[in-house]
Amino acid sequence: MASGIYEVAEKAGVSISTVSRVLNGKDRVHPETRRRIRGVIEELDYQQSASARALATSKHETIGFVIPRVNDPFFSEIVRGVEAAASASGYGLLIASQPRSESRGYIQIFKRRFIDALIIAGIDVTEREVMDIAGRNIKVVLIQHELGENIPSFSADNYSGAVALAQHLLDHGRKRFAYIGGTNYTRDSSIRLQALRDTLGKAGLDIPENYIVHGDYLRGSGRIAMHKLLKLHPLPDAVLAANDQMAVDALQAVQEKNLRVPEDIALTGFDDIPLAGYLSPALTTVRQPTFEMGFQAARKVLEMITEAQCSQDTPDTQMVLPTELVIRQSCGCP
Amino acid sequence: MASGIYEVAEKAGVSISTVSRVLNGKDRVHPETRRRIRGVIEELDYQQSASARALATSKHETIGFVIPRVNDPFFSEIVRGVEAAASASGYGLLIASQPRSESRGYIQIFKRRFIDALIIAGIDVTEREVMDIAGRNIKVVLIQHELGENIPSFSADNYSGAVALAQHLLDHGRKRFAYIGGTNYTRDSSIRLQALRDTLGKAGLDIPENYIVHGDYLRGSGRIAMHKLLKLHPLPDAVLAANDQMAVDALQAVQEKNLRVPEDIALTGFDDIPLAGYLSPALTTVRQPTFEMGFQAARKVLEMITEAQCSQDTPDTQMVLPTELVIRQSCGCP
DNA sequence: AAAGTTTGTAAAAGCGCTTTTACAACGGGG
DNA sequence: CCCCGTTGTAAAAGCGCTTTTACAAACTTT
Repeated sequence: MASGIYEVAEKAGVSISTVSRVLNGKDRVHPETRRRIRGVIEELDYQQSASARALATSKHETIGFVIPRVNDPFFSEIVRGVEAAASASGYGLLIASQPRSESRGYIQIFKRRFIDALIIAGIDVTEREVMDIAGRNIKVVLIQHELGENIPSFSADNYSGAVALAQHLLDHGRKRFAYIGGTNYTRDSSIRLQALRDTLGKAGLDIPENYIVHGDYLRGSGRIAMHKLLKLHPLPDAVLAANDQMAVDALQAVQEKNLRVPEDIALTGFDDIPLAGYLSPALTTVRQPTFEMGFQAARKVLEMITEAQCSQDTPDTQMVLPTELVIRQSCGCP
Repeated sequence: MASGIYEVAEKAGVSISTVSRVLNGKDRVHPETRRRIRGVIEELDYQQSASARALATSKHETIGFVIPRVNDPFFSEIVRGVEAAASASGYGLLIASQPRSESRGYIQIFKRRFIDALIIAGIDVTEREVMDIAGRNIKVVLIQHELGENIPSFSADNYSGAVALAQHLLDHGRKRFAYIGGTNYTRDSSIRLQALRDTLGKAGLDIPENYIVHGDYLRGSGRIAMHKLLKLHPLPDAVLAANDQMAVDALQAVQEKNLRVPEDIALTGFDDIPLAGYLSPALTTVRQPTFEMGFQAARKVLEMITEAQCSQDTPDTQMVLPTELVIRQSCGCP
């Protein structure tokens, strides 16, 4: 059986190159011929083969995207941003959601490129890995992770966000701070901790080592972490969690012990996931521009793809998007 | 420049067909030759071109997936299931997240198949549309929607879930029921409403038309809907929302009016999204096997893909997975 | 009216693989 | 020692497109 485009060509009584020209909106086709071919395409409900096209043009109109967890509200909002930008440009989105530990395998697979670009979010890749992919003419941008200047990245201003949070808690007169970190030494988590320390330092305060505990950002881990903190004497009067999910669990842990938030312990999160606003007390947190990061990152790769075609180098971007302190009740505000 | 496989062949001093044979794990290759080629592949860090391979084999090892919203906790959990099954088989996942109204365009695009199969979740497609895609040798399965027998589908048992919910509320002695539906006449929403009506009917009760209002499943719409209900006399004493998100908003609306849940009004949701358990009062709802639906649907398409290769027809599946009543406090239980 | 330009189309050469076919080299049974 | 079945490899024909090249036909110019 003749392949799709041949059928069309035959039925329209032209050669396949003419069909190809109308398919790709090129000129040098007689309007009448064009109309006829369009008709046949319609009639046969002909659809181009994406792979044949990709092979011939080496453009895939697809961008790859790696994240630790699709179903995490923080990341799924980033996905939404990426998807919005991608689909607005007619690009498809090939998603791999893999725990950090396994995501390397996926990155490996992506090298076999079905994709024109790869967005990596929330994964601590190394510069070598990125270069390896980029060397294959796949554009790479990072979200929530930064590497050398030659690799575009989009992150939230974690430091300032954490400073604002710490300062706000300080303004409430809190003195004994504790911190529930993310997976041992994730970049973000350490930045936030550093911000906290710096801010406390300026106020002449300190955060003792045993007031720093670690969860894994996931559901459930905040509870365990908080239980550890609740065994301390004196109890902390302000607990900052590295993300909202852990804060939420921590809140439950506190309430289980019949302590009150914010009266006994002020508690804050990070991210501003939808859940944060629905709790009682509602969670004071730092809003991250998740959708925005995804959207802008996707715009960026799209731009890189098209600019590459004009063989101009884009000035590289290391974008840090602003975060915003979201004051609710868990900090002690009315 | 010679293409990838040529380079490898040349460097190993064999022909490309031999390289291809080792790449595809075929026999008829001398162990020694195989080892040598493997070495060269390693050395050159050669990666096959996915599109060339797809063109030659017409297998893409990619499954398409259409959902209304990636960032919705209900759907993102389905995504997780699909992704888990897909990546376990080395398949990629091409996701399109589009509001119902626009998803048709995406389905259209998927016909140009970069994909071997398409999973459609939470979208009321017609049989014609599905057949149109399936006719292109793209396997299709549906999640949370049912069509003819020849189209496999995976849904949750909405009817039983809603019955259990209604019955439970009846057991609490509630009499004046109200319902907050999803987008006007979504399949799911109507099934749940029907279940509610049937159950009330058996108890000799009824649900008046003006006690049925509609939201759109999205954040915010439950509040508006609940405000409408709160203007009724007499007030309903049990409100069932068609999903948790609307229930959550409804809860806020009730509390804003200084009414109490569950004392004044019992309130229930549907889905059991993570948020449901964190509210106060925690939301009584119906757990849907979201991950499971996604996982099984993906397994099914994968199976269809491989069975098609042996050209055997799979007996088609219309799977209805069980739902589970999750009793918390918003219904009136302690 | 001759020469040059533009316009519409066809033919053919890839894109980077897989797969089929062909065939040489090698062993083993009679 | 000849015939035949194996086994290892190469050559070649696609897969369904895009794109370049070539060229005839139809218009311009002077």
